[in-house]
Amino acid sequence: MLQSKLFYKTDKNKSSDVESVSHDLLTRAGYVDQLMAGVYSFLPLGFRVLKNIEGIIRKNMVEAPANGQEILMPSLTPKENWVKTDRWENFDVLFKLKGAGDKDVALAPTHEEVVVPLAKKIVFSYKDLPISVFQFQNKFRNELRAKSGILRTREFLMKDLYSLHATQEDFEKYYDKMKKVYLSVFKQMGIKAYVTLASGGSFSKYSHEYQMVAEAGEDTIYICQKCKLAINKEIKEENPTCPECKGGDFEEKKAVEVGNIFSLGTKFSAPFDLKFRDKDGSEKPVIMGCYGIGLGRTMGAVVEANHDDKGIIWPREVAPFLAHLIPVGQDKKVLKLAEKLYTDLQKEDIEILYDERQDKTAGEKFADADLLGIPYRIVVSEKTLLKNSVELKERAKSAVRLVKIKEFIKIIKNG
RNA sequence: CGGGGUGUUGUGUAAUGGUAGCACGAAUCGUUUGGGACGAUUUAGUCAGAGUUCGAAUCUCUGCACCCCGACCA
Repeated sequence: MLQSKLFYKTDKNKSSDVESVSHDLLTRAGYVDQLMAGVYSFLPLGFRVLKNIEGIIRKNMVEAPANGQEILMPSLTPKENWVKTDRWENFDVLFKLKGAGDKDVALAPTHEEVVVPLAKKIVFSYKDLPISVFQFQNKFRNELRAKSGILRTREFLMKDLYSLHATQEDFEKYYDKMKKVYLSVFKQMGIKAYVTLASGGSFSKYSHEYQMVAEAGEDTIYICQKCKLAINKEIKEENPTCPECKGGDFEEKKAVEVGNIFSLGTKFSAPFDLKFRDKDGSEKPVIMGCYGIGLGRTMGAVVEANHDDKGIIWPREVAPFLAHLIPVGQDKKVLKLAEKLYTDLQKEDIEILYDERQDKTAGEKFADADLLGIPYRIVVSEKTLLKNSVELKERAKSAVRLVKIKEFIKIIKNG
């Protein structure tokens, strides 16, 4: 991608309105744009990060043991489904609006009210179970107070997976596997997330949160120093020792909740009368679980945990580009080499942002590069050309090294 | 939803009842080019409405918007 053509704009000035680091950096670096409180556009850079996060999640949801099938459910949902589950009046953040013919509809904040009636048309027999479906879809929650940039918004992209089971035992086996899948998903993104035991709230028996340690987080978690399980505040108040290993030494941390998995039991299958016919001919209710990850929030949390005073430092797994190619100076040979490298890198399937702007000085290009936070910076100049090399710098490190032109592609690829 | 704060060119700010100015950005030209270059010219603004006043960015009221604290949070 040519940087001069990229649909974005960096800004030196910190906005006076902005408090959280991720909001400030993502806005200034041109990843996101705020339309209104709690509502954001994702520009090409931000969209690429979002798509990378989505790709990692999708792969893990499709593969065993999750075995999910991807679907897409609507945002507009009828009132009667929410009345059935008693959530039309009791779900505080539900966006309600009037459809044609004065019909009441809701913008879905979650999709049990859609997926359960859907499953009712497909799942009839024990042979149809277990089954898992998932989607990436915008959720709407009319939060009384949106805050911290993209960490808490009113419209946000979420991956939600719903699993349906014939028995509680089968559900629990699946849930335990998903617990590990989730941990692995965040690891694959280059993120350290803690499994956090949480109470289930009013709609489930129990749940686990995935918390990423960051100062800007809204949550406080307590990490057991012995087994590394974390617990949230409610659990801490009920249990003086770790529920897992009975250890008593906890480290208190601020954290951002990036994912959450729930045991739903028959909370939703019951009101919709979602049943199946078992082997012995008896009718039984379907047992359910649900598993969510907030993509935008994950992106914000990554920035909260990975930045310095100059800008963002993306883990390579989610970075919008792998390398940032920057020619310095006006020398024709340098520019020609940069063009060639740009072509070569693309041939090697390396996602590359090429800062070919000729009206910008080196200092400004470097400052932009630091702000954008692409993992590898490749500088070519008269100086490096003399040595048949390029200058390679990792955003996360301060060291700069000269690498032979023939070799640096290999180095970038292998990390 | 309770409380607090703030609204001035695209962005950041100044003007404390009396000429709306500065910096960045953007545009044109020239000189520059390894850590946010320089000169010249240009561009663009008082959130909306009402009121007080000879005169309002400034004071008052209403509305709207955004931010922060709290409460809430599948």
